[in-house]
Amino acid sequence: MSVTLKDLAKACGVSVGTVSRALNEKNEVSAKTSERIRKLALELGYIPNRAGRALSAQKNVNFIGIVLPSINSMFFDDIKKGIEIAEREFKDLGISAMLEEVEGWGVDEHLAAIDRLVERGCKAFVLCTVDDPRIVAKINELTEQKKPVLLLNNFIPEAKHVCFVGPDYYKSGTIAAAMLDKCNKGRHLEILIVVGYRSHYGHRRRMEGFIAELEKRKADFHISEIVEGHDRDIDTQQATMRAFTEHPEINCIYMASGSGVSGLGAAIIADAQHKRFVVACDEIYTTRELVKNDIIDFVVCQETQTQGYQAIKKLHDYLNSKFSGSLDNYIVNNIIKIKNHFD
Amino acid sequence: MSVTLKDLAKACGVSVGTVSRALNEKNEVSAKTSERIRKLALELGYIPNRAGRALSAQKNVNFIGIVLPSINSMFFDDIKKGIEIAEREFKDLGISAMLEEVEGWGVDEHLAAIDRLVERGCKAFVLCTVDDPRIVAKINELTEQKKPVLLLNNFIPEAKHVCFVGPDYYKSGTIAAAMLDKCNKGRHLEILIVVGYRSHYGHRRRMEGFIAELEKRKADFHISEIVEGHDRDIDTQQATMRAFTEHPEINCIYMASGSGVSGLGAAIIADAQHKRFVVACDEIYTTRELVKNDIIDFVVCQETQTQGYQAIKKLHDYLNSKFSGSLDNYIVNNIIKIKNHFD
DNA sequence: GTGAAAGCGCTAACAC
DNA sequence: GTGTTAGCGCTTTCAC
Repeated sequence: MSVTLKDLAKACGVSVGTVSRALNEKNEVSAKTSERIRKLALELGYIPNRAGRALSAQKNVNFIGIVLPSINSMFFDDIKKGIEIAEREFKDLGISAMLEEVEGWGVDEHLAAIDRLVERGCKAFVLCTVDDPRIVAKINELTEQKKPVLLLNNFIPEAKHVCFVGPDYYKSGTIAAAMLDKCNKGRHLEILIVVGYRSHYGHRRRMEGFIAELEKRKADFHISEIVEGHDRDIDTQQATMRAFTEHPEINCIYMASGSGVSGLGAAIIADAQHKRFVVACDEIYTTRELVKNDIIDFVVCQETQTQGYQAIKKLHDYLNSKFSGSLDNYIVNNIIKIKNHFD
Repeated sequence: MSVTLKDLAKACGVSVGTVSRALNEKNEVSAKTSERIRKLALELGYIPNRAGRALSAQKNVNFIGIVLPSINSMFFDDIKKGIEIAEREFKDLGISAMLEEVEGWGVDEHLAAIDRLVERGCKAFVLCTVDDPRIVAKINELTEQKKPVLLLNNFIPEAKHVCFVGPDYYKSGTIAAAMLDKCNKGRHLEILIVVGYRSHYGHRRRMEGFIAELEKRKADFHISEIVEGHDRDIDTQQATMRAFTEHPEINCIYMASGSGVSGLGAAIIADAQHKRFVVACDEIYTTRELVKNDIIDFVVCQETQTQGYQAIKKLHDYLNSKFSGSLDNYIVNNIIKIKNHFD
């Protein structure tokens, strides 16, 4: 079979213990031997055996700490489901997850949640958090301490992370635009864009992609207005209704935020005499219902369950690979869903 | 931690060996003790530890035999990729795959391939094969011998299998129709349907779903013709070109087969003065190129890589779970892809 | 800084 | 039919 620690030890003329220590970067091994061992390991194509490792180290469970702003937000339901599946699956390979749920995107709450996870002994982190200097500093501090950080769903450019798992927001926008254009050929598009916050990275990127694609396609369009719904149903409904009264000519809507969609639906239903073409993002229960009832024409989804699953899996891979620098990002697909998908 | 074999043994007042044998259905254990052990295992919630098992049994690798009609068919490229990924991933958990590739759907070839895998000692099977009485008999025979059979991509109702991994063809058809309708509102649709074989289960189901959905939507449509391309480029091109001459009024095309798409593309390019709306199935290199070049409007795909991966993973799960009856089927999504997905 | 050895959960070979 | 035990690959004490 494959080359084992014992093979390596024999080849190097040292004991298995030393090889193990060298490969695990315990710095109890002389730099010289360590170097030699690592080189030989590479040459012989040594790949650690997960089963052996898991079995041996199973009293030293690897705790993965997770922070999600998931309180009162249905968007995270499927992400959590994916995490649970992965946790069950990797349990007997020495992985265990600790979830800290917070409400909203407050920096202090997020920092506190991370600290709690650190205190509880987590060795690796999955963070769905906000792009803020203090958060970035905290993440970089974890990375310094050899505690790998995986960014989930929300990318933070300056934070030193080992991997990003999430969507391509810009592409999501272009796909929404392309579909809108395809379904409304030859028609003038008077568009209302609804976002949570203009400043939100994902929402902004979606808008950019959306508009860029419409221009690229030379669509006959005009953006009537861009309104903010603050990811809340009531705000979204009010803003949308106001836009409808001020711009009755609006004949299509791009909802670039997954949250607040219930409010959008309410506004559309309230103004049912105008038939409008509606494109939304992200699949949550409400969105599904609105699609089923022909309020929303289609949704551009982002494989949320896969994101949760892959986050844990990637860290499991990372923790089990020696010579580990960083991992490939996992960018989920932009999945177009229509009514038929939900039958 | 979790309850182990040793715990169970203690609780039952027998040795670990006996417990292991009882749970593994080696019938060297008295029916009574076996019964008692199994009951207690269930009560205590015993879950076998994959790591321990893999490590112990690693000279007894579980060989999974795979039959794919993949010779000269690009459709299976991604399925094979998924299989390879899974194989790498589950290697150190005691799984190994043996692939028998055949050309086409000949019953004799398929039977021979299965037999070769049996001879080479495979303990479980992934079959992408054809619905034929002799094949069904062979599959049922394997199942009798406690060799689990997983059906991949092509469902065979009467064959006793432990799990099906593949698409929902009917739904694929309804989605194609819905998209066609959505993008051509108010227009009369004069439709050409292209299949590989009318008799092919998947192609037939797609057609049925396609037509049913158009009717349900009260679309203004007419099926000009249904042609067979025998999953080959040349046949497909010739049949399509003939249909174009005989029915110049055709303004949209539903390609219900993934193979032969290159011939379809050639026919469309050759008759470029007619602008037609084209919906295709399955993502292979050629299809991607045709979408990129605006020859095909969109494709309804079926997550082929996932199918390959999940087939192996499901059997790994099965082989590692005691008390194993059968598994849940894994039905992949029908993924709508447009040009933007391939940028 | 390094070697020797115990032990993680499980299976299979060998006793009895 | 059942108990005992070696050993799978690895990490981690405990010696030295």
